Amino acid sequence: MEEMADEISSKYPWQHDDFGFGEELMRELLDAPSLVAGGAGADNYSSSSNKDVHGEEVEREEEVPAARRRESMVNKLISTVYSGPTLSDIESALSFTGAGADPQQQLLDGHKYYSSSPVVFSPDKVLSKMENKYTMKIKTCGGTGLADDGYKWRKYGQKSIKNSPNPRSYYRCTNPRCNAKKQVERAVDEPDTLVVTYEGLHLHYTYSHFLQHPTPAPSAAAAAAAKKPKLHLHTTAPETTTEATSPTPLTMPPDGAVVPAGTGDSSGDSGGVHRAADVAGFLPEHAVPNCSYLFDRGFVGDEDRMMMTSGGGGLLEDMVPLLVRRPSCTSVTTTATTSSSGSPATAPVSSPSPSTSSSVSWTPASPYIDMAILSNIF
DNA sequence: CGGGTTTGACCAGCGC
DNA sequence: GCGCTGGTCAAACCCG
Repeated sequence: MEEMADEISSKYPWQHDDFGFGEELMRELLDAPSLVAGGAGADNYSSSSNKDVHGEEVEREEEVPAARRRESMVNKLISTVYSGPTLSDIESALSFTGAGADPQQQLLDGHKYYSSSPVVFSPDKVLSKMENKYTMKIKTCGGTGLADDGYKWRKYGQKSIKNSPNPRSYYRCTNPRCNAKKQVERAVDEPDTLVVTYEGLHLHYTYSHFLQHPTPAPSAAAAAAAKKPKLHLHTTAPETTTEATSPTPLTMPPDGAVVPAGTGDSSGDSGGVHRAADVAGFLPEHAVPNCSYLFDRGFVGDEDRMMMTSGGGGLLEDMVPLLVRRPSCTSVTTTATTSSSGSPATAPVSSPSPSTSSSVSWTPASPYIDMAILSNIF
């Protein structure tokens, strides 16, 4: 087990160095394989909230059963890596009924979405809460590659910015149901650094998800994946082996329609924080070029991954664009701003189309997640 | 022919 | 009110 930990540490030093995972935590996780192996243990994760992440409530070892403690660690692990919006946000946004009259309070509660008491759905109110911006500085490996974050973007504008030699490109998610946008520009002082500002949430699957699950059925998603070589099916990550695709059918319409996590999760998880199993099951290590994921097989076995895949619904991956995925040649830093604070980028870049970058390279140099993102969301 | 990109025009917000 | 700036629109164009 120790060897495994060392192996992972050497393979993914960023996982604990840059995300703040203590080596102890990592080893503890590795010592608890049943923890991430789905099943009854994994089902308990829904009881924990993201608030654990903020360290507001630290359970003391001697008082907590081992399983509970590991659960807490995994939640911490997940939340440390992923600081973006959660399934709770999406569920709240998608729910037409809810508990209580205040949707925002529902967001805060994070769990009560399907109460018997109907509430008028106020998408504007809920969605406005998610109109957060967060900026990522992506250090490329030189060249013109731009990160493929698993989504398909359509460029709708380009603007030269004052006092900047590089124009800013504006992209919008191609999914008509999705209002996610991003701005890409190149840093002036760092020509190989892209400043990507994300705005809005994706309410659909990533293409990488479909690539990971090429179902035999002639779904639109599979067709799209087949027709879109730009999505980069190549797997160049040296340390990872391309795993056979899971036979698990998609739980979501191939047209990208939203499936509330609560309805798609056969495990009975009613929401709240995402289980480690969910994350691992939907983070294909080859879906994005040169990217592997935090929850590699070092954490989760193949059999377990399949179990998780069937239970997670895949929405989480959709919600975790770049933050969880490990770039292989880029340093990613993230800062969050509110939708009103704006001015995320200090420097521009002429950006090649994200959908056409053929060999994105990411470096695990020093990715970190700014917890301000969470504070802006919750 | 469909989908994506380019690019000039248009619009809104903000400071003076 | 005016000008500047950033963000978006939409027609033209490109490409597979």
